[in-house]
Amino acid sequence: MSDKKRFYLSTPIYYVNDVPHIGHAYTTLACDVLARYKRARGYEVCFLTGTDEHGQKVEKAAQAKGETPLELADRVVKRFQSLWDKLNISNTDFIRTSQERHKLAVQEIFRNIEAKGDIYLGEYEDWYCTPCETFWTETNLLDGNCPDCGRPTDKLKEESYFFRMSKYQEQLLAHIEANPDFIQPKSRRNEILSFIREGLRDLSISRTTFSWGIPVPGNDKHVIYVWFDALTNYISALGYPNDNDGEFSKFWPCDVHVIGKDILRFHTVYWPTFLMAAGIPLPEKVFAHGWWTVEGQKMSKSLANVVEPNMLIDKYGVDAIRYFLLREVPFGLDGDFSHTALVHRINSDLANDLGNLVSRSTAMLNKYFKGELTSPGETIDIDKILQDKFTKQVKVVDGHMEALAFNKALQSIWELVSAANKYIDDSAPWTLAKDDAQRERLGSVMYNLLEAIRMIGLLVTPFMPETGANISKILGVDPTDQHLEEHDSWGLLKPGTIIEKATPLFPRIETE
RNA sequence: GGCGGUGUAGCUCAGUUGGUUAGAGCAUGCGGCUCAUAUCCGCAGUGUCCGGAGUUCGAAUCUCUGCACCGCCA
Repeated sequence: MSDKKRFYLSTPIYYVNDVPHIGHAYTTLACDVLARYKRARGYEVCFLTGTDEHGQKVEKAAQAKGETPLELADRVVKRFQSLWDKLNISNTDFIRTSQERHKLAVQEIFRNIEAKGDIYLGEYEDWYCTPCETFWTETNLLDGNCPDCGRPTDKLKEESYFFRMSKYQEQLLAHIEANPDFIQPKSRRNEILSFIREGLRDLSISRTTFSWGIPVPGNDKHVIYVWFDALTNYISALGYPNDNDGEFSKFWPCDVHVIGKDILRFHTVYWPTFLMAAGIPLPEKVFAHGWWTVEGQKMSKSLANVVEPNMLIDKYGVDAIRYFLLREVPFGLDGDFSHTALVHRINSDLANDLGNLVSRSTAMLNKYFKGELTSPGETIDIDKILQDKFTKQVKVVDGHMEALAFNKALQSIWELVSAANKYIDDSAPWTLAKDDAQRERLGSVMYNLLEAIRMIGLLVTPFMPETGANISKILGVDPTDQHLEEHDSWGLLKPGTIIEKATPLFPRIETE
């Protein structure tokens, strides 16, 4: 073990029965920003995303289209991957549950737990809808009928393997109580605590009604149940049960599983108890974010209001979308996606505040110094205040990033944008420019201003990689080297640098 | 039905262990600058802090109760 800092974070694996929408993009984007931030802070990052491909729904959907489940999955996987490219997602691996490495891991963990006596063969009894080939619990039925198709259901028994989840109730409870940050946000933690206190039952972890899945070791009649299969991706991607390349011992336990609030229970009850049974350490943290409504309405296929991320990116630009999604809503709460809110954010925050700051600053440098940065002279009070503000704010942003409070981090960065704009007003370069005796002072002001922009660019890079690179290019700084550790102190721009007048970073969106 | 949460400016929210004139951003109004993508900066508001009762010298903050909304479970 070297002492290099490491960070492992994951998105859920997305089910290939659905095509990518704003919700998928949101989760993945949040992870990407965190991953980029951690890298900028000197961490070696493992950033995992992927797809969940097994199960009855996929099997049936494929059948309906006259293709194999794997062919269907291949098709949908491409759509996810091309969206991630387009969104500038920097994942370091992409796991598919249909891959051999995953199958090995799932069967191994199954065998492992079974050998310890925590998996047993029993009978699963529930209400079965024959046309849908789906089991329903009594409480899910609508007047005794299938909630999907409305047809009558029958009580059926099926042989099934069970995981002795009940055995781990107290251990899990103790873990959550001893680790207040294990489940975030807090409101979700409370929900899970009360869920566990009501009592955990053993969990059915195999099915015999379909075959598109991973067979139970030693009993091919059974396919391993979707969540037992899917959750294991977080370690199968690291090579579990092997550690030949050292990935598993290097990155496990995971620092954070970022998920949507709909799959909280699977990640904070099922997954930890599986791991306990297998004798594997638990992840450090599970963070459940909220959902997006669209123009005030719940997203649904029937309303046809599902937001298509590719279209948004084409229309507004990738960085604008990245900015909006993480700035508009506190991570963990629900939010609303509306066209007017998006345009408002783009125009006021990106075009007016940040974009215009860069425009006016580079324009002045060109007007007064033909674009050449001069050495700063004497530092006066307002310079010092500006510098202190920036130096302190870097730490504030860091705190927010640690807490996954992306909106607060951006808010804090924008306080710097405001401070820089205010600095221009306070120092009034256009007045200084009229007096030859103030030439040196004018040069200092310009230097401080451009330096402020450099720092802003640095902080903004994990959120908006293209914009960060643009700002670097404008300032003549190496855009590929954005390490915060080496660059987050004041005064690193080189005097003598020629900086051209920048074209607008973000064009205003004119509304009628 | 059980458990938990929320209700503060037009909107979105912050309000630490109860303590002076209740805050921020956006929106609104007014003023200033002119370097800039008609951008930027400053100032100003407005609040029965959901209703009611109680504890206290003092409550948005604690207790009880009513109403409304939300989440999880059944």
